Amino acid sequence: MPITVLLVDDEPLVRAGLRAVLEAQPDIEVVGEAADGAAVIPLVRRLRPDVVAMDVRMPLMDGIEATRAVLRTVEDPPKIIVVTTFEQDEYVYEALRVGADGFLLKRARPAEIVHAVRLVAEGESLLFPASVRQLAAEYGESGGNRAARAVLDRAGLTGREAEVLRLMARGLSNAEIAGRLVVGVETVKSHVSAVLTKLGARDRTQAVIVAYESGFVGLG
Amino acid sequence: MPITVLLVDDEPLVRAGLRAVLEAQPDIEVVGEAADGAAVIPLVRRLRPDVVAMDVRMPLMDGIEATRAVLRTVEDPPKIIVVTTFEQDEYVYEALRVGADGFLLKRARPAEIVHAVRLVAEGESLLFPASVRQLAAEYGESGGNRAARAVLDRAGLTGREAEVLRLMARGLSNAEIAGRLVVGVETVKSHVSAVLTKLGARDRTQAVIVAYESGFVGLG
DNA sequence: ACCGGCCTCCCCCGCCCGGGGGAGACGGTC
DNA sequence: GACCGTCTCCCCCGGGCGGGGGAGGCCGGT
Repeated sequence: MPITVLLVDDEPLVRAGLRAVLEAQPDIEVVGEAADGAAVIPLVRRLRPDVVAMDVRMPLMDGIEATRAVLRTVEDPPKIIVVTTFEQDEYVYEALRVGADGFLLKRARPAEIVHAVRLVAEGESLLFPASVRQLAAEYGESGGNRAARAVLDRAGLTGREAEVLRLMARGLSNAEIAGRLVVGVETVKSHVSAVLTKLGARDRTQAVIVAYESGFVGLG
Repeated sequence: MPITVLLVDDEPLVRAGLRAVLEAQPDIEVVGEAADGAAVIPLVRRLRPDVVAMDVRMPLMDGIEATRAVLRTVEDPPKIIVVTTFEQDEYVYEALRVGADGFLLKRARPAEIVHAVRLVAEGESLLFPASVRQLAAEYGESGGNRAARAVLDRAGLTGREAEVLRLMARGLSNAEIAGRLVVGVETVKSHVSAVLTKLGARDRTQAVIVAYESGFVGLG
């Protein structure tokens, strides 16, 4: 039984491209298309796709709102991949925050697109593909701090949360972080929870992975 | 009250160098020296240092054996930093495996040495400093696989354990890894435990950090 | 003066994680 | 055949982790 996909994008050309790429795969089937987020919910209810490839920027209801709406109102919701053109992806972390399972660049190679669909269909999240790293690289590999700050800005981490994330990425436990920052463990737990939510991570391990992949912490 | 340090190295020159560097710090005090691992245990019992800086290569009893002996026979044992010249550090992971709290290159800059002593004295482990990365880099940055394999060989991970570590470094839970490898969760837990022990990591987060820092998993 | 963001701490609770042990099956080695 | 390493699964158990809420204080902006 193939992986069923619903395409949501206001540009017919993009939909056609995605369809061509995905339908070339024997195990993937495009079961529907929508031109705006507002049309997504009834379609999801009717078609019950495994995966929704959702554009972020659409006229009536954007991908963020649509993602949130689907996840809130549909039970046993599909996996949602947010598709972005990357130049205007202030929405990337927004999307992860509202519960998207991954994101994808429109300029991605076909093999990557197929790969992404299969991965999220398997239930694995795609939180940190090339996109985030490119985001970091965009700000110049020399300005590591600037890049990290850029990533941070998107995630909306506060100063304290960023500090906690750095210590998490050094392998410290909540108690150790509390000791280091001279605050209570409960406080650290609050910050950690905030970090996990904002990064779209399920646990501290995933958060640390995001920290590395985004260049927030480096290999220096 | 200052951090007390015991130096263990067969070369008087190295001991003198370490002493000079450490004693220059107001909060660090060198309380003793030994020329061989065999002399360490009584000294530790008598002096009760906070930190032992232990050379790996020594005539009668090497640093690995001495580390193991101290940690097994002394109660409330000191933190142990293994000092290596790096060319012959097949012992690095050996050391971490028997319970050392960190390692240090003899060629490290004074500030780094001081930093390392303070860190382990604070109870933080220094599992993945420059050493491991240099180890990886030594094998050529082009041959990423070769480098990863080299690190792995030192850690002594089996094929299955390496596989599990890779999945851990992608943020998967034990249950998800079990599903992926089509084995029981109990099996995965066994492998994870083995990985943690061999890498000297306390939890999966630290293991993933080691994986990144060693180049075992990359930022590609 | 009010509001909102941030930091701080608190409660309860379920669960995954990791340690400690043990054990059987297989394959290769000596 | 005996041995060892690997992979597989099992038990018990404590503790850290993370979710869900709530709440108070501080500061800066309106």
